[in-house]
This record gives sequence, structure tokens and C-alpha cells, in this order.
Amino acid sequence: MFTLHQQSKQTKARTGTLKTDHGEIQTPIFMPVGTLGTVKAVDQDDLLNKVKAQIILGNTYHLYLRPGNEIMQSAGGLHKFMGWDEPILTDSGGYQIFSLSDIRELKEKGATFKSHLDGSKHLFTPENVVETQRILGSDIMMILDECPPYPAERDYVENSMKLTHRWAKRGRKHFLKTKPLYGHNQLQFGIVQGGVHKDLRKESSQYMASLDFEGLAIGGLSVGEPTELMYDITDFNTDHLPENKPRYLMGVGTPANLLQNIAYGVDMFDCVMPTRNARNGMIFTRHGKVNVRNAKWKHHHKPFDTDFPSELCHRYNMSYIHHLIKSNEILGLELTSKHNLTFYLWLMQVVKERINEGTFGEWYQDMMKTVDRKV
RNA sequence: GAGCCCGUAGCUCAGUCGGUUAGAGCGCUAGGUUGUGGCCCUGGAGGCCGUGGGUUCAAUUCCCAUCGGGCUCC
Repeated sequence: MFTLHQQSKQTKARTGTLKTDHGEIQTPIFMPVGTLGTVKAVDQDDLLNKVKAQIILGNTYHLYLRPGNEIMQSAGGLHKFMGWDEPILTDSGGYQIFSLSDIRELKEKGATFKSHLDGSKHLFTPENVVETQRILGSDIMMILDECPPYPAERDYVENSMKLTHRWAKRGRKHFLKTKPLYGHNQLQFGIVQGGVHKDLRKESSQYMASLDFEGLAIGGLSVGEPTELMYDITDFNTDHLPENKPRYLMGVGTPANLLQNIAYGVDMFDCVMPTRNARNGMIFTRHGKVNVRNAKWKHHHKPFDTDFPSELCHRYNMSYIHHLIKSNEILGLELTSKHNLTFYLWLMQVVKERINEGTFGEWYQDMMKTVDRKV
């Protein structure tokens, strides 16, 4: 299912292929976030043909609350529902229970929470999130986990990790005894926790590896800890993950974050940053970060970078993009969102080429500095 | 011609029984955003309080005049 191709010599970066029934994913890869069955402001055709996304995310928590499992099942699953025939990964909703719900209750059985839509009470268990993700029909489903905040007491993090482990075992068992609903195979990823404590990270990695998931995620990072600390933990964590399984760093991050974590051996990423920041007027480019709201673009009657393959860059003047964002026009959100995703996927493409040619190690640190500066 | 109301930030307006450094929303401007409730959060700039005079220890506030805008009556 996952095949490694090339290993960078100076770093732990690697290229690989993850096979799903909806197509192959070339890693390292960035996965655009499409919480509610849509990558906000970008339609599926553009996502495939312009952004060149290989896989997108959906969210169990959001899709379970609306439209709900009944609609989803009668639609024939999320692929058919949203008209996307490429791979989909669904997050279990563990993160949302902790970030969105005001009232939640954690018990051995599962997590009870109140819907952010209507206040109604719901229970997510390791088993029923598998069921819901069977109904969604995602190519990759995530286990239910608890994502502790940062900072948190070590005892809390340790107990939380152990609960996640018990849930993981139940989730894996339920996954193995149930079957896909729509004729295509599904994979299940475990999630390593342990906060910023290396001994816990090691323990969690070993435990998750023992359950023989098809892939392993590093969870519980990019929740407010300093960037250097996140790097340190990822670097440590990948040393304790199996070589032959894809590694997915959840919720990360900036282009620089991606480059550094790829150097530490991560294969997959997702993050709201390219799309959310796009809607707030920030674009990421190979020359650095650009705030298109800045007055300096008001009179800039030319494109930002005609050599870059996004519509924003080769077709429209920055003065127009500035105007669209300042006016809160829908087209502004679309163009900046498409641009940022195009850039992220472009960056992953260059990364793969660099790793395969053996020039990643000497290239990525300079690129990190470049993409992180302000234009 | 007479009477009344209004004039405060770029815009729309609060405020003041006379008393620290005159406020808000929007706009402007600069940051932020990391397993997504798009239009959110944080900071900053910006005021001869229409103008001139008077009373007072102290006036955006009270008085007079004047300019500008509006309403009513003859």
C-alpha cells in the first residue's frame, strides 16, 4: 500500500507512493482541508486540474452533524456526494470536540459533546466514528483521539495519551471487523500523542505501531507550542515510527514548517492555513509571504509573478487582487485560496524532485528562509 | 422677516447639570491566523469640538455675534 522510493542522504526526507482505490498519492504531500465536503472557495475541477491536489480532507464531526449520516449514505458516500473521485482522508472529529464544542465530557466509552449548530448532545466513540467514516467512505479514516492543549500538565497529557491508546485499540478492532460500504477499500491511521514529552512520544509511537494501522499520524502538535519545540518533537517522533508506513503530521503548517518536517521524515500534511489565510488576504509565494491588504499593492498594476502557474499570478494585477480582498469580494477569496493551494502543491512537487535527485538537503534550508520572509 | 433645531475623527453620530489625556461604529493603517463555524482577533494613526469674542481658576459644554445646513410660521 505504501512504497518508499527515495531517501534523502543529508536528511530524513523521503519520497513514496501511497495507493488507494481512488488513486495514488505521491509523498511528501499536502492535503487541502475540505471540512464540510468543500475546500472553501475552490471547486472540485479547479482543485484537481489547477491546484493539482492529490487528496483532500473531510471532517467526520462536521459532516456527521450536517448533512448527517442518513443523507451521506443515501448519496453513496462523500466521493459521490461532492463529485470528487480522487482520494479523501477524513479526520475523526476528535480535534473538533476539543476545539469547537463548549460542553464536552470525556468518559472511557467516548466523548460527549454539544453540537455547535443547535446545541444537541452527541456521543462519539472509537467504534461509531469508524461506522461514520465507513458511511463517508473516505479512503483514509482517522481514529478517535484526544488532543490535549498546550501547555498542559504532564499527568494530564499522559492520562490523555493512555485513553487515546485504549480508544485506538477499540477503533482498530472495530475497523477490522467491519467492511467498506461502497466497494472500495479503506485505510485506517492511528494517531500518536504524548504532547511535548519525548518518553511519552516514544511510548505512544510504539503502541500505535503495534496495532498495525496502514499509516500513523503525529497528533497533538501545532497547538500553540513554540515552532522550535514542534520541530524537536517531530524529529524525535519520526525516529520511533516504522519506516514502511506513511507518516502524517496533523494540522501543520506554514510552507517553512512543511519543509523542515519533511526533512525530519514526515510524508503527509494538512492545514487550514493556506485557505484561511487566503481569505484574510495573505498569500504564500516562492518569494515569501504577501499581505495583499497592504496599501503598497493599491497602485501595483501588474501581476505578482507571471512565471508562477496560478491565475492570481499570471492573469491578474495585484492592484485588482488588493481591491477584491479589501472589498471582501467572493472572487478575491477564490483567487487567493486557489493560489495558496497551488503554491503548497507546487512546493511539494519541487520537494519530491529534489529528494529524488538527491539535492533536497542542500536546498531546503535556504528555501525555508525565503518562503518565510515578508514581501 | 420671525422662531426653533443642528454644526464634535475621512463618514455616521455619542458625550458635556462647566473639571484628568474628548469617545464609538465604519473607514484608513499595520500585525495575527497551524487535524476551519469565510468576512475574525489585536494594535496604531487620525480632532484649533464651524469661526470670532465674552463670563470663569477652568469653556466642546454657559452667553453674544457671525458663518454654514435644516425645519416651521408670516
